[in-house]
Amino acid sequence: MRSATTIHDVARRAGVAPITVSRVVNNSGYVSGDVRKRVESAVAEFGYVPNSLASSLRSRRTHTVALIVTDITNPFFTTVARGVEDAASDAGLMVIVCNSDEREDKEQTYLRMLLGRRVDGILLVPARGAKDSIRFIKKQKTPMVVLDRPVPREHVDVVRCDSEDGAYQLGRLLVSLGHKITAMLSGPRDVSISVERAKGFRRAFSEAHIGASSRVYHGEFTQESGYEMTRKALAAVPRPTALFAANNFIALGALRSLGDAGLRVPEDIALVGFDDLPPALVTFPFLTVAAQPAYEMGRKGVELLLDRLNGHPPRRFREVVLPTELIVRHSSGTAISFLKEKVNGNPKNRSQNQ
Amino acid sequence: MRSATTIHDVARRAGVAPITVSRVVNNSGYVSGDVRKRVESAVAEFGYVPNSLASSLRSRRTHTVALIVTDITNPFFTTVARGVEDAASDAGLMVIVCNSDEREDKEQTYLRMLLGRRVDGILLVPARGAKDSIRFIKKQKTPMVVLDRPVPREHVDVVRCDSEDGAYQLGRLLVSLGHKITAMLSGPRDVSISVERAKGFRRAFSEAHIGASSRVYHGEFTQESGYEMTRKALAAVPRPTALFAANNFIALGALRSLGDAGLRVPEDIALVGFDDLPPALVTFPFLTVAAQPAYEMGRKGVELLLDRLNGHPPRRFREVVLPTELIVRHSSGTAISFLKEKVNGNPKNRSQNQ
DNA sequence: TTGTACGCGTTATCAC
DNA sequence: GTGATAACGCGTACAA
Repeated sequence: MRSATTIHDVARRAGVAPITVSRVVNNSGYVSGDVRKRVESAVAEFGYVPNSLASSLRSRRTHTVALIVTDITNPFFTTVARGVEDAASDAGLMVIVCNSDEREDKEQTYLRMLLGRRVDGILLVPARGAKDSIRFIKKQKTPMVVLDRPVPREHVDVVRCDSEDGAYQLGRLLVSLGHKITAMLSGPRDVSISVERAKGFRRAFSEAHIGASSRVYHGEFTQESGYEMTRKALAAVPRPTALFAANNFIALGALRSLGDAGLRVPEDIALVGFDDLPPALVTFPFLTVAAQPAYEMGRKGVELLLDRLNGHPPRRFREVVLPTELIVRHSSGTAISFLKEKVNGNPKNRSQNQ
Repeated sequence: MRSATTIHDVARRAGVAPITVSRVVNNSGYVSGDVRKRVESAVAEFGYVPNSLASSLRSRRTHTVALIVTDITNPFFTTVARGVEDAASDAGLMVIVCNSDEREDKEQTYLRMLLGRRVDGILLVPARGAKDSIRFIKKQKTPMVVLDRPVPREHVDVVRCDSEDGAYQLGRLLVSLGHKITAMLSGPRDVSISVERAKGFRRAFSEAHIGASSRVYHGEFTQESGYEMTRKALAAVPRPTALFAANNFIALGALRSLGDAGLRVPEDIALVGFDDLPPALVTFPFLTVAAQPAYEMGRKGVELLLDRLNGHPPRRFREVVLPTELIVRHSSGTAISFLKEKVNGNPKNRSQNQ
């Protein structure tokens, strides 16, 4: 089969020892100009590409980190991945992205693969319960950072958003617009952010001391699930006057469901959600959302990871909580122009977040 | 630093030789039930994860293929990636996805990394001119398949769509709707599909023997570029009555640009494009497009690659050309209901492709 | 400035 | 059925 040229081939051709080739290729140690030239031309001639398997085996460094997300088709995670990619690239690291599909078994399978490949570190968005996976990784002593979702009672670095507060802000917005009957279209029960967001949303209403009712529907973080949950929510009596979608895909499903039900947004019913959609994908920005700094989350995650990779392990585990940004658009309904100024601050900020 | 348990640790604990552990773990060779049990419990006790670097170094197989695309944020390539992922997964292969950003230098950098890691095969969507990269890969004797874009005069397997025909069909549609002045918003000049699509589009008009004019604008395959090209196209005299966007992002940019210019689609100007958007991202399917079977392209690419990986190298290089599907929606304008039946066939097909 | 010896963790090969 | 030995390709430690 394939038998690529090795450092020995190059060494023989250049009339030197393998280690000298290594020094030239890696710019380590002293090599005279003459020898360097001979080696370089031999490298070029053979198209020699060093075998990083061997190198990693020896050096115990793969210069690779892994990112496991729960839905790679979701622009939110795509953006996280870009943040990870950019930060890792700056540090000379390659990134392997895996998609767990919100399933623990797939997550475990990928973890086995990645740990087998001896990746230098792992960034994990845990599917469902996270404990088994976290313990598994820690048992291999591989540095890790959990992204996006809080993991109570586990000793691990975490970078996440303030879901509770983001949901609270959306709730307050709806309160201020006079809504009393609302419904939340949430993700799986056993995913922490589903719970956090429900909590924050409810707090806004309970604080307001208005006899409001908010029903919570649990499903998946998908458009299909959003569609179905919306159908159920609309069947409730009394019908909610506003919906809160726990993520962007649920919101899109809700939007379509409402359209199919002949309801106009926001005239007939208001809709707010979590996670903004990237400008490239949206023709007419319309949804009022609590936007998470996805790109920053990715970057920050790598930052924490690097501290451990480079032998600066902080003694304590850290939890970085990033703020969400409330972006008020049309889907939340009346009094928009007033609220825009009040809640969102400088109008210039808005244009970046269509 | 980290020092994971090795096959020797497990072997010692189980009172056997390392090779026996290997046999148990990999289900290769005969191992008695008794020994197997002892080994398995030792594996569990240590949480032993075999080092695939060492394994690959010895066996010359990484069970990994690489996919390099030009824009991972584009749903088209996300879908291709899923096709690749699924097919590879079926064959017990892992996939590493890299994003060249349509830049040759990034493509080369990733290629070095991947070849260094001795991936078993490479699926490449070539950025710009593809020749250097293809030769580089072939020099390492790594099996490869080119996706999405034809590469003339290179000896390599290719899986792509019939861009020329897809563009031709869109052109014919516009001809049949009476358009004579059109503009094409295309990608970079040096990307083959840009040229192919322009050719097919023009052919539709030249065949019709109507004194039609179609101007071609070259830019990037991005929403921003689509926006700008549309501005330029609208400034032309006489103004085009229909636009053809060479991919989905260009179409979205055009849509926004037209909106900003106060033009309604399709009442004031028609718009057709290449590549459909996934249902999950689109609330109201609206664009008339030539849809490419992205998922199939990914799967088929892996299929060709596997033939070479598994030692069934076909003697000739193959080129698989997949058909595009014309999906007529509102953005192309009048006479839709008639055309839907005629061009798109069974209405049931449409609902899958919102 | 260059080279030798050895080890990283695993498996191919051959022996028992 | 199981084991000993060597080799995969490279880099560290030390020597010259």
